[in-house]
Amino acid sequence: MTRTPIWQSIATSLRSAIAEGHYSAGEKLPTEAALSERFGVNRHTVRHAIRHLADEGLVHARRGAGVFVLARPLDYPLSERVRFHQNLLAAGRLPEKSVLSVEVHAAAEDDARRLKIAPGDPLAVSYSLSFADGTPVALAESRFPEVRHPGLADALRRESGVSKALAAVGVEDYVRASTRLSATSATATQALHLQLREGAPLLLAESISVAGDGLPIEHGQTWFASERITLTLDY
Amino acid sequence: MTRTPIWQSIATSLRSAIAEGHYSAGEKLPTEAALSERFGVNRHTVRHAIRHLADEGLVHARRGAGVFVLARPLDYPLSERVRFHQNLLAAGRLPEKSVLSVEVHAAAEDDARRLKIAPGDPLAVSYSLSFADGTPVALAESRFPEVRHPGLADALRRESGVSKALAAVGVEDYVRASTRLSATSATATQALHLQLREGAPLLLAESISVAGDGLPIEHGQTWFASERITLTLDY
DNA sequence: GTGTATGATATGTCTAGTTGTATAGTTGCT
DNA sequence: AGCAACTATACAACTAGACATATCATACAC
Repeated sequence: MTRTPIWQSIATSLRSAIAEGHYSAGEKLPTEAALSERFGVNRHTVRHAIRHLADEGLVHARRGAGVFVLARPLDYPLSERVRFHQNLLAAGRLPEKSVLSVEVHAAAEDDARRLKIAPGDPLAVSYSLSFADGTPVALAESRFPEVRHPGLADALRRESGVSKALAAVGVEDYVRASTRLSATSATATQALHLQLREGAPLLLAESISVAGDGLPIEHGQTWFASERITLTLDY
Repeated sequence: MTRTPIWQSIATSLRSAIAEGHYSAGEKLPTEAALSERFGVNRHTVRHAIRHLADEGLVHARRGAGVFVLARPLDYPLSERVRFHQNLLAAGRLPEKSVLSVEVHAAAEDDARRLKIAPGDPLAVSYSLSFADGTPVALAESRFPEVRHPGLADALRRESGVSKALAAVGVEDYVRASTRLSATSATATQALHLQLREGAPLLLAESISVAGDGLPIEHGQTWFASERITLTLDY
C-alpha cells in the first residue's frame, strides 16, 4: 500500500483549516511560497493541493493576486430557494449588488431600437456584480434610456439598487416584459468576476423591462454562475 | 492548453464595443481606472489591451487626456443570431421528436420522491431527441410513473408525442408544475446527439408536470443546444 | 476679456510581489 | 525499466502601489 501523497495531506490540512474558520470566505490564503515553506515542500506540491481544492470548488486562485476562499454554495431548502428566486425573477434584483461602472454614451442602432429611442441619444450603461453570501453569482450589463430620464446615470451610480435609481428619476413602476434564456461559456473576464474557470457554463438571461407608460426602461443581460444558482419557475 | 490571456479578452470586448458603435469615432473611451473596475482587473492589464488596440490603429491614447477612438470599422462580423425562438412552455414538446429509447425499471429513491411513488415501483424512462428544421435542438430524459399508468411505456414507444401517449393511458390533462433552469457543458454523448462539440454550453431545464388529479405525471430533464435555441418568457 | 495659477484627473513608467506554465532532474517503489 | 511523486529553476502573466507627467476645467487677478 502506498502512503498518502504529501499533496493530499496538505489539501486535507488546508481544507480543515478552512472548515474550522481559520480562513473564511473571501479571505486570501497565505501565498504559495509561504505555504511551501510552512509545509517544508516545493511550491509545486502546494500548487497540486490547491488545484485539488479549486476543483472541489472550495477556493479560487487569481493569477498575481492570490488564492481566495469561496463560500460553499448553500443548499437552500426548496421552499426558501423558490422564494429567493421568485423574488429574483419578479424584481430583477439581488441582494448585495455592487455597481462596477456606469457609462453614458450615444446609443447604437441596436440598443436604440430595443429601447425605442433614436440612435445617438444618450444611453446609460451599467455594469454590476451580484453576490450571495459574499460569493459572486451574477454579472449584469444593463442599458437605460438616459435621454428620457436625465440624471438616471448619476442615480445609478448613487443608489444601491436599480429600483431606487429609477424611482429617483420618477419611474415608480416597471415590469419585466420579456426574458430570453440561453447558455454560454464564461469568457476570461466573466470568469474573473464570477470567480470561475474560463469556459464554465453560464446561464444568460436577456430581458426587457417596461415602465408604467409602456415605454422600455431597461434592456439588460445577466450572466448567472450556474454552479451556484438555479432559476426556478412556478406556475 | 494556455487559456486566452485576460488582456486579449478585454481587447476583444472593447473592439467589438467600438465595432457595434457603443463608442464612436472621436469619442473618448472610459478612463483606464474605470475600465479596470468594470473588468475587475488591474489597470496594467487594461493598458495592455489598449496598447494592443492602439497598435491595430483603432484607438489613440493621449497622456492626461484619455483614449480616443480613431476609426470605426465599416462592419464587423456580426455573429448572426439565427436562433430559433421557442416558447418556454413548449419545452420538451418540440415538433419532430424522435424517441431514442424507452426503458422500464425500478424507481430509485430520488425519482420516487419526485413522482410520489414508492422506491422500487415500475418507472418508465424515455430518452428523446427533438429537431427543428432537421437540426437537433434538444435532448430529453423523462421519467413517468409507470406504476400508476400501466402500458405507458408501450404507448410512449408507439406514439409520436408525449401528449398522445399520456392520452392513451387515460391522462387527458396535465400541466407543468415547476421548472428549474441552469447551464451545463455538453458531455461527449450529448454533443454527439446534438451535433455540437464537447463542452458546448447547454441550457438545462428540469421540470415536473402534474396530471389533473394533482399527482406528478412526468419528471424530466431537457438539454437545449443554446447555440440554436433561445427560450423566451413573456409576461 | 485675457492670462495665469491651481487642483483634479488622466496616461506613462517603475518596482516588487504572486500565481501560471514549461522543462528538466531526482527519488522511491514495483 | 517504468512509473509516480516530488524537486529545482526559469519565465510569463497579472496584481499592487507609488510616482512622474500631461491635460483640462475652474477660479482668480488684472
